[in-house]
Amino acid sequence: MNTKLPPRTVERLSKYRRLLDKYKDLEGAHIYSHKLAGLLNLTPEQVRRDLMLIGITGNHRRGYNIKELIGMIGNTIDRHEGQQVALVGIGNLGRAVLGFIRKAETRMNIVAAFDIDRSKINTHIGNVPCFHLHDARQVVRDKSIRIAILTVPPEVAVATTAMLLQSGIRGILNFTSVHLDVPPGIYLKDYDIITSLEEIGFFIQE
Amino acid sequence: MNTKLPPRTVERLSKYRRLLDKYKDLEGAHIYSHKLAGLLNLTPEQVRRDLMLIGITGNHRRGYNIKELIGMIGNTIDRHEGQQVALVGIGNLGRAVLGFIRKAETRMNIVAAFDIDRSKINTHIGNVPCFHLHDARQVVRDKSIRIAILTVPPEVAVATTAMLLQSGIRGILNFTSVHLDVPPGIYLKDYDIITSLEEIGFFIQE
DNA sequence: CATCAATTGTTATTTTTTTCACATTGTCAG
DNA sequence: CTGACAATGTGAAAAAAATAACAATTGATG
Ligand SMILES: NC(=O)c1ccc[n+]([C@@H]2O[C@H](COP(=O)([O-])OP(=O)(O)OC[C@H]3O[C@@H](n4cnc5c(N)ncnc54)[C@H](O)[C@@H]3O)[C@@H](O)[C@H]2O)c1
Ligand SMILES: NC(=O)c1ccc[n+]([C@@H]2O[C@H](COP(=O)([O-])OP(=O)(O)OC[C@H]3O[C@@H](n4cnc5c(N)ncnc54)[C@H](O)[C@@H]3O)[C@@H](O)[C@H]2O)c1
Repeated sequence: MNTKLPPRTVERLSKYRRLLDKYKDLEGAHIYSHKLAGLLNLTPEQVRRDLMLIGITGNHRRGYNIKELIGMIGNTIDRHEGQQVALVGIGNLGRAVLGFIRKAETRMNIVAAFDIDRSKINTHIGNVPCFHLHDARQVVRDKSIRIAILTVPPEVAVATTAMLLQSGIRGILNFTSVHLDVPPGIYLKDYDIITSLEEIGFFIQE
Repeated sequence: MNTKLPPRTVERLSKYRRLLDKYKDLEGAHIYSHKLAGLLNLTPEQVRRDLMLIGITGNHRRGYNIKELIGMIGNTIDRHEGQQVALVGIGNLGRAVLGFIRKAETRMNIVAAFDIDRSKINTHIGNVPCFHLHDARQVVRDKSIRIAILTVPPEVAVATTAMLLQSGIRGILNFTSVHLDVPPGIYLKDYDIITSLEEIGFFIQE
């Protein structure tokens, strides 16, 4: 639908869907904005506005149809099906993330892993094949990968990112606490534990 | 100093400091707002405003004194020294995070780990002692722990959080993709990989 | 010692996001 | 069939954050 949504709205839509997925089998079930809001500590107005933005229209008496809601959020976030994701750097963190995502119910499919450690190349982690980073261009094209999760050592984060961007990656989830400079059009999201802890530390000062 | 800073500003301050720490030995060195901005893909105005908010005043010709900058950010974010942090749930992710933070240079000190797996209790992970979650109240008090990193299985996330809050924890970094409902005064930060990937996925649609 | 170029400090403006307020509407009880 | 209730849908207002604009300051230079 409309591709101009606020990032916060997109995040919340993702959470709505994940929460509602649990109820997806209840045919014809509805939910009120205030109920949904309560479950995620939001305001009903915010929920209604988010849903309005993606063109969902509820029933004035029964609320929003859960099935329709899940469907419409899917149309918006995932366009059709999910997207292909690569995991880059299969160390302690990389394996933990991989295990987590494989268990999670999501349209994000991890279809390849990259590393440079020869002992890992051509093996499978879970059921995900592991390739040498040098083959990224080829693999990324073949498997239509558009997103990378970056869990390589900090020293190589910048170089690895350059390589990934050359390969056609469009979005990066960066776990490496290293600042990455990406060109416009590339969507970067940073998970910086140190900064997050310091932020928490600041706001819990009395 | 002033405790009413925007969250985004606090995050950026943390990043400024981490970046500048590399230059801390250059006695008398200065840096311009546009230089600092360039290094982190921000605007110079934003940098200047952030620094203004914590009462840093630069030199109109030489820019900001790096040492003073690091010091003032420390005064603001860490008050005096750092803070004590506990890691809760020493699984794959927990160990990866622990290893990472121990290597990182930060005032956030991981001083305890909690789990319920008997084989882990009373051992040390790195040099961090591991306790049973039941002893959280005691340990949290004794070690003045105020922040917890939550890496337990999703099924127990809510119960574990309740336990931690009872023990006196004031801030939580939540890795469990489970929505936590915390009372006012508790600072919660969520790392939700699924939502982040879906957000990235949305914004790289052409 | 006056000029000039560059940078800061801060006010004003714009943009983004959230909250408020309330008219509108679908459904159900009577 | 007909209110009346309890929702939704959305314009308007407010709050938060980012950006722009520019006067004030500095110190190097001729
Ligand atoms: N920001 C966070 O929240 C957070 C938390 C934990 C770890 N980390 C970071 O995540 C990264 C990984 O941490 P880890 O504990 O898994 O480290 P690790 O050393 O266990 O794993 C790193 C992996 O990357 C591989 N690798 C090395 N160079 C590579 C390259 N050029 N291309 C592809 N793969 C390469 C290694 O072979 C290894 O498998 C580090 O940068 C660490 O700082 C970040
Ligand atoms: N959101 C993310 O980005 C992300 C990424 C990876 C994993 N995860 C989540 O992190 C959590 C941990 O993942 P993992 O791969 O390390 O799992 P894991 O099973 O390897 O580790 C879980 C650990 O928690 C311990 N534990 C179990 N119950 C506990 C309790 N009540 N109190 C304290 N400790 C307890 C277990 O003994 C184990 O050591 C999971 O919730 C997972 O979904 C989140």
